[in-house]
Amino acid sequence: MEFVRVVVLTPLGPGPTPAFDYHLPEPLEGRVEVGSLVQVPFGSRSLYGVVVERPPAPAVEETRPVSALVDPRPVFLPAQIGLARWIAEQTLSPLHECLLMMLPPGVVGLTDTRLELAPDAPCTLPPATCDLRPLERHLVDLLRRRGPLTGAQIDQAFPRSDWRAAADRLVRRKILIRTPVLAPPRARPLQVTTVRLLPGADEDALKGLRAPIYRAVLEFLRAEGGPVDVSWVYAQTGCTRQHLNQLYRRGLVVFDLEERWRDPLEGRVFLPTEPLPLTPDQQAAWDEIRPALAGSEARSEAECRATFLLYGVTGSGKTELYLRAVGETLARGRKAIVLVPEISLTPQTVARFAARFPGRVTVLHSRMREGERYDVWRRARAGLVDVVIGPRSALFAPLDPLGLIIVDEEHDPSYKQASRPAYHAREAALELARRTGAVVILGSATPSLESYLRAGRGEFRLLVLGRRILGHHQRLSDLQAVYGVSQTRYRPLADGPSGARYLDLPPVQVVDMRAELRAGNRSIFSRALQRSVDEALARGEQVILFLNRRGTATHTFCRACGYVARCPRCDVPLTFHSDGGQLVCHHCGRREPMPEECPRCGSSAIRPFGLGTAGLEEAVRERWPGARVLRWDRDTARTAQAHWNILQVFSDGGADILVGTQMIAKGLDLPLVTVVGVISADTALHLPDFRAAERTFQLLEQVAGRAGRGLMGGRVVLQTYHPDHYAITAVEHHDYLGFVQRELEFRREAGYPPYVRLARLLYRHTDARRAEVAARDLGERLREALRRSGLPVTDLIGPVPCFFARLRGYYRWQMVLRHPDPPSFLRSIPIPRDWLVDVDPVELL
DNA sequence: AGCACGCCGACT
DNA sequence: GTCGGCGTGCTC
Repeated sequence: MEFVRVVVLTPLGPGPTPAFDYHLPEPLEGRVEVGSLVQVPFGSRSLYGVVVERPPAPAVEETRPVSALVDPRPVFLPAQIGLARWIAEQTLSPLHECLLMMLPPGVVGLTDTRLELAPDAPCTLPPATCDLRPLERHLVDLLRRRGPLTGAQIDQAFPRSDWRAAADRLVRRKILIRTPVLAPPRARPLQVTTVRLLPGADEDALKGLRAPIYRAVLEFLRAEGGPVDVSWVYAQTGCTRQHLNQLYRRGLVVFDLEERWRDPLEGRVFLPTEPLPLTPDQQAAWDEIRPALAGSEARSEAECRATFLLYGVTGSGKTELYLRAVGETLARGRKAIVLVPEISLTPQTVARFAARFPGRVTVLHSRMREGERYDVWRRARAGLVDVVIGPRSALFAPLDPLGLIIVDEEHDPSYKQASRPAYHAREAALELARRTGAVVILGSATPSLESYLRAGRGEFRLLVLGRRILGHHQRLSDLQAVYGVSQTRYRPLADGPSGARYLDLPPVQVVDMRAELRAGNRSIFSRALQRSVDEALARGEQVILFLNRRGTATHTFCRACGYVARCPRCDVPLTFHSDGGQLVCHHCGRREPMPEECPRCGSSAIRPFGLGTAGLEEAVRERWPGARVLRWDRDTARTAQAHWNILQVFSDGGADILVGTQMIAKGLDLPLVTVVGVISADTALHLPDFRAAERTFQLLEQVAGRAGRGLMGGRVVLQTYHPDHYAITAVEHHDYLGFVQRELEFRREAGYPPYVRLARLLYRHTDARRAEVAARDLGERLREALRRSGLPVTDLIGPVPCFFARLRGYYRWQMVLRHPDPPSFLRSIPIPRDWLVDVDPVELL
């Protein structure tokens, strides 16, 4: 008898997720492996489950049989199950949630219940006097109105309510009937019908058919030679299914059903490219990376050589090294995952990889359609894909054997998932690499303090690309011809044969906006910025203006009484958007009309203050009326296509000034941009978060890197009210190392990461008092646990209301625990399921 | 999560 | 005496 250990994909009690042993019925013997998706009986229900082990003997006396194998091939590689276990442990999440997260949606069907009114239910007719509570009453009414409903439908009807408890009571009293629903997997391969000419088809069979369309169709099929999509035949010949059926009846053609992969890169053409020659800097780094890719066997004794931290200033040629590393990996018969931040999965990035490895690259991200994601995942599982590019979830692409994981912009906070399982893709990548023997390259122009410190400790091998490289002789002279530039800022390269040229990072001019005010300039544009923009426009060059806040204004307030318009659900100031004239909540998206008078005192002196990108755009048009202005933020670009369009227009020279939020900061190569203006460098500097300075530095350095990537050089004007802040001065001098030293010192003294580890415990409830009570309750128990383990109770901060004390109607309380090993400590304390535990949080707001 | 089982108070 | 409230524990 064969046995399998199964993790059922449903919430169970708190604590570590148990696994259950089943035996295989005869028809499934030999067909189920570790990683298989199965359906199993569980109590009175039937559930989906994942086989995580194949024990020689079951842990219990009696086992029940697996009911079905849902997918003939395993949905997880063994290393992925190990990774899921690790994520579950590290994030204190149930294992089934981690497993489910790693699969594209639709592979596992939904498990739900269906509720309906019992036909002979006692006393449910209004105005029944029996003792139904309000919520029970509502539930009964809902079901009477709409008939049987699933849990998901009721969730929609009663969002955020505790209707399940009410349903429980009603089921016990036999007023409702509950039936389990196990939906089949949603995702299915795309089947297309094809038609082909039968060999030896005799056109005499057309006798009696006069329409010339039949001959045209046969002619077309003969020219195509093989099976053709029927839809293509319709489109090319103008025929219909009836025509084809007629031909089929007469024995001239046959139909086939073909499975078709949906491809996110379909229709995109990439001109194949060859590896570029390396600069000496790149060569030195490559000489370290290449041997590590040679084989995992040789690496085990010196593990630090398998993880690289590639610190390369913007434009220093990191991507070329990624491409080389991927190429080397493929040449050795292994596969690669390339992680990029959410926001920078631009066509530019994808194109570089797709052009170098034609037909072997694909992308995977959550904005793709379900069928597309499913197919990419299946193609990867079938071994038909060698390189997957995508944001954090692309890490879970089933590539085997995996030889390389690249984490580009490794400092980027979007690698951390905010909801459960709150995992960090960089850390998960390192763990997956440990389990597969893959090499990891972490790349950044501003490495996270965590990674920098680990490199210093020898955990990672530090590689430095300190100089900006813009191109090679050939490309540069091409560009010179195109743009008519004679003088360049490039320095010829003395120490190498490769023909590369280096360029200085753009000079950064810090402008003290307090001094501007004292000098009588009340504009949002400093004199230095105005001058720079004037000059750039006069020369026909492009300008980027960066402001990290959307909208027209930041807040709306009454000058008579001080009233500030706030979102009733989020308790944050509403942002005025002049397009539509509405107040918008940037947290929940709620919109309301701009009040004409103050709702509190009735004064008409209520109006928007502060500045967002839309307001900046208006100001730019006013100050530079002749310039063509383009705005790029979440309001002007809601879809991937819209992003692409804006980028395309700007890089084709269709606009002079690009106004935008941090979207414009990531990895764009815009050679015509010579001036980058940061309207306010301070927006994130004073948030109550210990990473505020690091965030500010990384973002500004990133933005500054957009300037002067072309032949004309460039400059950055950085407007601030804190010109002496070390994050600002570090950007001024492009001094990453100086910043890191200063910031590490602060972190060490204040007891913050990377010197200690934190865990954030977040509780949310629609009722303010219940949120506070629950928070204080767990707070007491945590303090008690700290006392018992002899740890200082001061290592628990809170419970306190969060900085964003209310979002989307939820009151938010949090605690922050400082502990050398938060997961192991927290595992010893039962934490109610409705808490969000975030180990190593990236933000505490 | 769902569903048994089992123990206490108010009714036919 | 039973029905139905709710707390506890189990699901291979």
